[in-house]
Amino acid sequence: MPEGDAEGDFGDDVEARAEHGTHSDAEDDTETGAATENGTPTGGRTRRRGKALLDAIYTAAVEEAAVARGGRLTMDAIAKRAATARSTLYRRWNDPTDLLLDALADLHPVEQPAPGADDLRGDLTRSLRLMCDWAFSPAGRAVMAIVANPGRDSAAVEALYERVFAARGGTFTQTVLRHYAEHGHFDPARLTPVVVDLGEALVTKRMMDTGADPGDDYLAAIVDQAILPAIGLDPAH
Amino acid sequence: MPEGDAEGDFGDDVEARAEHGTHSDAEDDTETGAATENGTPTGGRTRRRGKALLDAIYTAAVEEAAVARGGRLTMDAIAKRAATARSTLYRRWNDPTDLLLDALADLHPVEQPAPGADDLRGDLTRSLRLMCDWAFSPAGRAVMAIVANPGRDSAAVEALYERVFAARGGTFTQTVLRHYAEHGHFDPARLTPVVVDLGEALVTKRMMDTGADPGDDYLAAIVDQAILPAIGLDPAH
DNA sequence: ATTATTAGCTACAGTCGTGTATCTTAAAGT
DNA sequence: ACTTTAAGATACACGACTGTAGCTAATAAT
Repeated sequence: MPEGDAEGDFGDDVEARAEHGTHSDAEDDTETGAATENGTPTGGRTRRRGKALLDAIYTAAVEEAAVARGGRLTMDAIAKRAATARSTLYRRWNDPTDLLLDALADLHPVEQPAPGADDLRGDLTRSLRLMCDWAFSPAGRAVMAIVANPGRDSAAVEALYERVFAARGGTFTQTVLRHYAEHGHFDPARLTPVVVDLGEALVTKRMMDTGADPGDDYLAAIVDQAILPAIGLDPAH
Repeated sequence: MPEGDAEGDFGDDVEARAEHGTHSDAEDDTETGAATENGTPTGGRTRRRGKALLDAIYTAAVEEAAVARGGRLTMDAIAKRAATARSTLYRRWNDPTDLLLDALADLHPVEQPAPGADDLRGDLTRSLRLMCDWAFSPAGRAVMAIVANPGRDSAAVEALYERVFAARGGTFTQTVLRHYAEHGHFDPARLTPVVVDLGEALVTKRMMDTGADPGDDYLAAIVDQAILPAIGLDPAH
């Protein structure tokens, strides 16, 4: 399973930024007139309503889920990170997972690949790059925390797929593959569930093994060594 | 990402068994002379030493890690599941992760594929079946809980790879692929890190998406649609 | 039988997080 | 300006878990 050295871990960068954010608590804002969690100057005031409050809560939930040690998401931690009261959270959500699902649904849509006309290899590589960038975003990390946990709550996972992924129309690479198959570049019968999942599967596994972005060379290797052969366009032939 | 309905979740079966195990606490054993956690009759006694105690603790740690909701592993839960005192755990380990790593190292080795002479496709499929079976074992689940968590402890992951995986020599499919390449079935230059990781990556992702064993048909599809094309033996050609 | 070791039990003080209740008052609407 | 709404602050009781300490006696060795 392990190849190469771990260059860093999923959570290190976000953790550093998150610590900074957590540091500005309500009292500090009141005294110094500093900006709130989401960067909107509030003239020393701490109360927010409507979208500003929701944004702060959603951002906090996703960031907390992305970095929580032991994969544990708590109302208390979200509230602290959002610089808001727990009672405010409990007025709307029963538990942190409900909140996180709302947050993830709100943070959609994710940027989708925009395939061109005549660069299958390039478009595939770019779509994998998009996937990597998303996967290392707080939202991507939060999703991973939900999906990958063996003790996961199956209802939460189902809700995640219905509310967050259903709007997406499949994998990042699927959009590209379907486009080029429809334009006659290869036999559409090749687009099986296995083939559609290839790119993302390899990227996901690589990230789990190394804890780091796979890098553009590895993405290109995925395209050349796995995806293209699987659709009958093996560069080595 | 989602394909098909979730047939079950990672943790449901083990949880049912685990609940039963947890149910026989120390007092019950003392009163009824029932077997202890690991099935060894102790004539109504609760104290164990040496291997019997370690086995109980290791089994409990791995099972607990495999099912913990919210991904949280605690000394208290392990102690309860092992029907032993926390002080016993703290005498040897500082924290539950140290204990879990010792447990996983002890539970090795995992059964390895035994490739034959002339059935590449069958041997690949069987190796993926082995991987699935391991992945759904408590040890496999516990490993997943460590590796897949975005907020993971990088030191723990490194220790896991060094102490548990280093002894394994690569992926389940790698053993088979290397064997057949050495016997001239295909060009060994095809055995890149991407290709070696293909089978396990697809299985891992499938399990994450569905929460269930992928099934033999899907394993066969992985071999036919992804692995064989990647090594230049595309059945569709 | 005696001795050494340590498992298991219990207690303690402390932290973290939960879920709820209540109050003040900032923010928004009229 | 006045009214309504609900955000934020605070308190409470409780459970889970932590890490430690001390004691009894079961287990293993001699």
